Amino acid sequence: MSQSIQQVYIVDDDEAIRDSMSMLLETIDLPHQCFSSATEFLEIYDGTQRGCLVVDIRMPVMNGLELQKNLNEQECLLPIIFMTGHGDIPMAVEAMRAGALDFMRKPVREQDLLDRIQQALQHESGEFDMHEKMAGIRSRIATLTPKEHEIFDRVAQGQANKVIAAELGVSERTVEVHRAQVMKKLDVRTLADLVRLKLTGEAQLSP
Amino acid sequence: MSQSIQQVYIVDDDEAIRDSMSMLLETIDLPHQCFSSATEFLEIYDGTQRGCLVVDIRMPVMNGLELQKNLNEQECLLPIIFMTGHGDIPMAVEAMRAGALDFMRKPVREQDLLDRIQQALQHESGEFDMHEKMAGIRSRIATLTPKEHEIFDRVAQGQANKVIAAELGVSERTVEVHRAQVMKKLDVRTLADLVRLKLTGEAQLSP
DNA sequence: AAGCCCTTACGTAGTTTCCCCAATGGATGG
DNA sequence: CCATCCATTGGGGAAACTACGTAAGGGCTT
Repeated sequence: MSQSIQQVYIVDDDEAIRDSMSMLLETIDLPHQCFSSATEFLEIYDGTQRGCLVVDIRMPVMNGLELQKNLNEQECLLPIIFMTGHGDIPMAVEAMRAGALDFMRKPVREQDLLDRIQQALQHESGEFDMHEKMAGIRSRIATLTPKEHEIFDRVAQGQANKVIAAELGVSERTVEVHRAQVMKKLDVRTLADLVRLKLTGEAQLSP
Repeated sequence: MSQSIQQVYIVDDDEAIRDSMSMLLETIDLPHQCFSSATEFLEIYDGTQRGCLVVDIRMPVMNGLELQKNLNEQECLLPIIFMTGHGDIPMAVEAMRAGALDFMRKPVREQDLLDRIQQALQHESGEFDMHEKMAGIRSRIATLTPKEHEIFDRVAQGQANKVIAAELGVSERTVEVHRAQVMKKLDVRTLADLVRLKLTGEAQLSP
């Protein structure tokens, strides 16, 4: 599933920073891409990107926090590492509350940054896999017809076929047919799998 | 289950701060308790406390971050709001990474602090309920005998009784007996409930 | 010896799964 | 407009799985 490759997306209006960052990442052969503004990154961002962001806080037009907010609204999963020359505590707190992975002051020790980036990539990998899994489950659930979905919910809650049939005012046979169809569409063989699948599909990624 | 009452635990070595905080909380009739050091709080802390902490970062002997670390190791659920006169960004970042709810600079606007405290109490309430629920489930699971636990796992994974019997080298009847005992001990009637209970018991509180 | 755990059997009843079949109604496409 | 697909509904019956009551033997610890 992980067709796309993890990259480090550097967003900083200071060309010198971008260049030095770029060189640093090349020393360890880490794919990366530079952007001179938040908007420039947002233009290419479409939700398919993998990896992490290294973002300067203070930038013209749209600053780092605004970029973060924008991405969060898009349910972006890319971890963000902030870099700042002049950030203050409220800014750092806001960034962290909004899910930033770190908030580092320039100048940054190169090894510290690389460590954080590796950590971010690893974290994103896990989140991405989980997100893929959940998206797959949800898309399979989406193929259920309304009746199938209704029966899916009730079966997963543990209702017996006869109960479902009585409450929906149909024959047990009908419930059986739908139930079997649900199992087939969701590609599960046991009720236990069905319940697990439902719970996984309803789960939330940690905020 | 919520026998104990939520309180605000104030930890600050500055008596003036403690007093003013205490007065502030009295204006809205919020139960609270003051401590002049981290160790003083740790002495009374036994895991039964409910509410939240308002902690000064800079304190002699044990500072706020060390207190947080200590409490985290005890799997303490109390949200922590840090107060600081002289904190720096790395400190704020570390505190937030370690799960702090906020990191506020003194002097703090009273209303801001009260808002955060209310938010913290609400958050703790939810976490506590979830923790209680999970603890209840785990204690019930703990009453299972080894064989029952084994069969519990397999049943929750969707294995049929005959499969379990074959793999364990016992008769189906034996599995049935254990299975019924498991359902009784865990107080569930359907397989769906059993699976849900197992997943809930295995869940982690969001770090 | 008492108590708990693990084990098993017989029989009955209820539930689910899967095979065959078929009819209705709505949507889609030629 | 008709043909076709598909969702929905339903029947019968066989096979498998599960539930439960009753009863009972062996092993283990206290």
